[in-house]
Amino acid sequence: MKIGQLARTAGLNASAIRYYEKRGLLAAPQRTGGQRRYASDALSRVLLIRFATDMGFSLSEIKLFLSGLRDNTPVGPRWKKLATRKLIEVEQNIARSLKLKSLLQGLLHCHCPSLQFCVNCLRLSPKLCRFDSIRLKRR
Amino acid sequence: MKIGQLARTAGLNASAIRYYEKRGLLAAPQRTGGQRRYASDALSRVLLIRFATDMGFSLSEIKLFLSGLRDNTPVGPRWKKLATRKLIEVEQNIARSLKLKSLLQGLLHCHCPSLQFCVNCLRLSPKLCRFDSIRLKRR
DNA sequence: CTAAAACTTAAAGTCAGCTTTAAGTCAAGC
DNA sequence: GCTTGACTTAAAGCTGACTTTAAGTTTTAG
Repeated sequence: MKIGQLARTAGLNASAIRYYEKRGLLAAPQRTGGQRRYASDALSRVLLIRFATDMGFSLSEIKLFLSGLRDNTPVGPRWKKLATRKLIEVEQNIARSLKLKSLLQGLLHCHCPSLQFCVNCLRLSPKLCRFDSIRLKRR
Repeated sequence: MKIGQLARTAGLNASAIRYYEKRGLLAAPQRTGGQRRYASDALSRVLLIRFATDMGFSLSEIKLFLSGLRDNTPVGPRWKKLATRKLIEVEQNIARSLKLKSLLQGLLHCHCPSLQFCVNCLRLSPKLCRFDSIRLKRR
C-alpha cells in the first residue's frame, strides 16, 4: 500500500502520515524506489492513532502508550492510567461546559437593562442572580 | 489608572491590554508623557472582554458585538444571535464530551484481549459493543 | 515513450491569544 | 539627582497538529 491509499483509507492526509512517522508514532516502512510501502498492519496502527486523537489524547500521550505496544498486547496498566486521567479531564470539560451553557441561557433570558449590567450581575454579583459565579481556566 | 494597575485589577497581563487595543477591542486612551492613562470605564470594558472570552467567544466575535456598544446599550438582537449560536456550539461540545466519556469508560471496563481489538470493537464494529460509533469532528 | 499523477524532502506557514524580547523612555521615591 | 520599577514599541516566539510550498523524482496509464 502506498502512502496515498493508506491516508485515504484512514481518512487522513498523506502529510499527516509522514508527520506521524517523524514524530515517532509510526514505524518507517519498507521502500520501493524511495517510496513508502505499507503492510496492512500499518492501517490498524494509523486507525488506532486517529481514534486516540479523536478521544482527546495528544500525540505525545499516544506515543507514550504506543511505545512497546505490540498488536496483541493486552490493555495494559499504563494505558489504563492514561485513560483514567483523560476521563477526569473530559469530566471537567463537561462540568465547565454545563456551567457555560447555563450562563449563556441566563444571559439570553436575562432582563437586565444593559449588557454591561448583565455581565456585572452574572459575573461580579452572583447573589443578585440565580447563577453561580465561575472561575474559568484561562487559555 | 496606568496600564499595569488596569491589568492587575482585571486579572490580565499588561501585554494583553495592549493586544486588545491593537485588535481594536479597546479604545486607545489618553496619554501622559507617552504612557496610557485609563478612565474607570475602561475597566468594565476589559472585564466584559475577559468575561466573553471565558464564555468561549473569540476576540473577533467580541469585537463584532462590542462595536457600537455604549455602556448602557440594552442587550441587543445582535448579541442574542451570537449568544444563541455559541450556546449551540457549547451544547455540541457537551454532547461530544459525553460520548467521549462513555467511550473512555467502556475502554476502561472492557475485557477485550488487546487494545487493538478493543479499538476495533469500539470504533469499527460498534454492534459488537454497547457503544455507539462516533464520528468526531477533526480539528 | 510520454504526460500526468503520485510520490520525495526540508522548511516554512497556519490558527488564536497572547507572551517574550530588545532596546529604549518615563515616573516615583529617597 | 539618582535609582528602580513601570512604561513604550515592533517584531518574534509559543503551543499542537498538521498543511503548504518548492523543487525534484518515481510510477502508472495510455
